[in-house]
Amino acid sequence: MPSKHESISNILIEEILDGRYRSGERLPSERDLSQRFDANRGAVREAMKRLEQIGLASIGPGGARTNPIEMASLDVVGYLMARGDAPDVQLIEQILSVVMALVTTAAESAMRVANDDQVEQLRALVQPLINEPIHGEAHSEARLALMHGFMTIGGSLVVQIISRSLLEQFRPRMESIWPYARDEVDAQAYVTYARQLDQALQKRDVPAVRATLEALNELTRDSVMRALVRAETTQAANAL
Amino acid sequence: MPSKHESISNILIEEILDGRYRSGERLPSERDLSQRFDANRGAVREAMKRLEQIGLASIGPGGARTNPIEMASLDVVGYLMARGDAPDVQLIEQILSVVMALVTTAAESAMRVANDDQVEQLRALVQPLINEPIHGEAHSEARLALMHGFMTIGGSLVVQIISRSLLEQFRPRMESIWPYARDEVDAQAYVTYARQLDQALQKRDVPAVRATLEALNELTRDSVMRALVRAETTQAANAL
DNA sequence: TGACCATTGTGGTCAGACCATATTCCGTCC
DNA sequence: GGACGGAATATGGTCTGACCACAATGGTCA
Repeated sequence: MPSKHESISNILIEEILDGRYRSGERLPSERDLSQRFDANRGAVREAMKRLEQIGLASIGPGGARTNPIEMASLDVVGYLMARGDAPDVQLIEQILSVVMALVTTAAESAMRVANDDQVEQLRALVQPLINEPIHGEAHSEARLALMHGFMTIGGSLVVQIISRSLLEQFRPRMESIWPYARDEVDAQAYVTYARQLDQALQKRDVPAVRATLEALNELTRDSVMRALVRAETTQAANAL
Repeated sequence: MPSKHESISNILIEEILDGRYRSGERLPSERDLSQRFDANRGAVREAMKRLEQIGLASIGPGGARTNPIEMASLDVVGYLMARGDAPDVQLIEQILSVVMALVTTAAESAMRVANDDQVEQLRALVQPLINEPIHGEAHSEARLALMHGFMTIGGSLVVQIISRSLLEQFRPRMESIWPYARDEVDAQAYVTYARQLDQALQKRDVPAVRATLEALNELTRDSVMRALVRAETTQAANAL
């Protein structure tokens, strides 16, 4: 059961994201809102504080005004994704692209700083992708673990934070998609690339690591996107 | 003049970032803090709310506990950078790397979706980097404008938000560095790459765009990092 | 020793109030 | 009629003091 100010802020966020207030327009006053939500002004105030922190509104003397969405914080993507019944395909593609780009840069810096032990750790993380039979969720876990490994050893706090934020908001929305992802992974190609990645790691061949990682990334992105589309069409069919 | 809850949250954030509370440790209660800061509990509460939204603390019934930094939100890097007198070199390098990677991906998608007019817009943004004499701040403005152009046309909201957040926290810390950056830019190489970028844009040659962008990015990063180090040593010398 | 329960502390919410300032509106003056 | 200035109003920021549900704590009892 969400607390009151949470409910309020969720509703307000939803309304702003729905475009019910034009950008720059003044939001209702805290007193009005407290009346509308049958809540104390303090609770409304905390909700507004959340809006401000997310970057959807600027609140100051004279009133609170909405901000254009580009000015918002990274946290909005969670709310953007939670809107509607189906995940927004474009948004998910954007998230995947960003995470993959970050993993690649993390991998490059990881190869620069890693000692032999750490390279072995990374290779160990690649193994499951080579050996185990591919089945949706476990395979995805292995991929995530590998990404996490690169980011940890890469040592960039900024990369870690961004990726974690994005994946945190991404994963729950993917739960409903797993069933459709099963048959969409090109298992053969995946194993091939994973082998190449393993060898590139062993040789500490940075360009090769980067290239194979990018290939793997495109493979996963394509499969996720295909699964998404397939889930959407199936659900649309079921709705009839 | 910052409002009271802002002052309070700033102090608490500073303390957490300084490591004065071990990760997972319970923070003082709102009542204790309100006494310590000679403030109302409501003000303290709003400050705590900020801590929670930044991701530095989890607050719930029974008390508030600190979170490990990796769990924090992207907004912490601003506070991390504001700590101490000199900007953290590693942190700035991480920020630059991320922004550059994102600009590259934005550029790739931009080339995929841009119409002829938009390509011309981008080329127009490259022009200042080719023609004008290079001098620190204006040159940097031109680079930022170009990055912004790629991101806008690229159309990825996620990329835009992350880059804007990072640059927002990055720019003010760089103000003090400009004097040292003047002589650190390899003007000749920069113009050469800019020309190549212009041609690659004209031909819509995606790999070439990406390659030249990466080259430009490395040039900028190196010059910024050199300027940083130089500023640091100079300040250290002045301190004696 | 381990399970159970009352006490205490905590965050969440509420009501009503005061202040400084931004906004708004209206009357005055040009 | 329109521009300007000042008063009335609305708003956010802060404060006081209180109540509730629940988690943490510590002691008691089997």
